[in-house]
Amino acid sequence: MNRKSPPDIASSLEYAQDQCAARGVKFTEKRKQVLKGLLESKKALSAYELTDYCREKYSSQLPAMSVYRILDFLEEVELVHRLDSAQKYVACSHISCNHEHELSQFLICKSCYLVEEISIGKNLMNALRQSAEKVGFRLTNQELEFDSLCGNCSE
Amino acid sequence: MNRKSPPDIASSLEYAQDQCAARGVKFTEKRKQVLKGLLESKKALSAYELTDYCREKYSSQLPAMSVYRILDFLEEVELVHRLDSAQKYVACSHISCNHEHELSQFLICKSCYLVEEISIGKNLMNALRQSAEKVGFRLTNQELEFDSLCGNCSE
DNA sequence: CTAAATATGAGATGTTATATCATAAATATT
DNA sequence: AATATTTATGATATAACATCTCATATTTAG
Repeated sequence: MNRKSPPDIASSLEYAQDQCAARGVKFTEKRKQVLKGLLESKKALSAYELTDYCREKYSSQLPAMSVYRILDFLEEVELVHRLDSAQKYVACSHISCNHEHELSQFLICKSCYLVEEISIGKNLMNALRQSAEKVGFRLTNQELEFDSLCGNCSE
Repeated sequence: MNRKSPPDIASSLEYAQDQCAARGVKFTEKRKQVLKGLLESKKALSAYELTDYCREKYSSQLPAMSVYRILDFLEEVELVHRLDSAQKYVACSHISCNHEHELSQFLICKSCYLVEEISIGKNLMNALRQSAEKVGFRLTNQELEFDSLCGNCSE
């Protein structure tokens, strides 16, 4: 049996709605569709996979350019993360559980693109920052991405 | 004055030559050109930037397809790293100093693509691995990449 | 109600990467 | 040495990811 309560998409979308309202930006129908696509897929998707999703799910015919713009927007308001190493996008996990945003790192299954958002903690992060500073570099992004295999794909 | 001794490209290429010989694979002229391009640039380059380099430097006219194949080859024999997050390639730093290969992490300057190869050490790496295992993921690649700014680009 | 700002559409183009089939060069076999 | 096999490279097409630019629609403000 599945012990994990399934993330409630409807309430995630409500949360997104509220977030946007709080910031004074619009959570339009298109933006909602894109975010919903990511929430439903439960894994990272590329922009073009999202246009496919919208074409199939709605008869939306959302062009790639719009999806990119909308993804930029959703990233801006911290509802979506772009995974640079995979060139894909995921819904922010904190949408589903409604808790405060904290700096997170991403475990990306290289086989199925399931993504787990974790927090490695301040001490580890500081140690990494110091390793960088030792050679004169400054870390600019604490949203680290780790190539991984999820439990299923590991067998 | 520049205190760092400049990496000796000629000896790096010799080292590469030897590595290939030891593995019984060929270090052809084209492969040498590509590696030399990376060594000379001192920063991460895309495959297409490397074709440009070869066209200008030699009148080589190396097609992109060949550059990709050669980069795959050079990665295979551990002379080059692909940086997934930047979609660029760098010469392995151990070529220049001739020491043994150890697992390394990459500090990538997001402004100028200068790359510093460091080792964060086993303890840190283990801590990261454990963070992943806590949620059922297994790290598959310890060559982590960190978005950074180098000393110069930080001002 | 109009003007300004914001959001989306449409098409071209740029960048990174791979698939496929042909050709050239090196190595092995007889 | 002549031929077969393997390895390396060339050439072309196409796919996947991303941005630029200009046009149009929709919303918000004055």
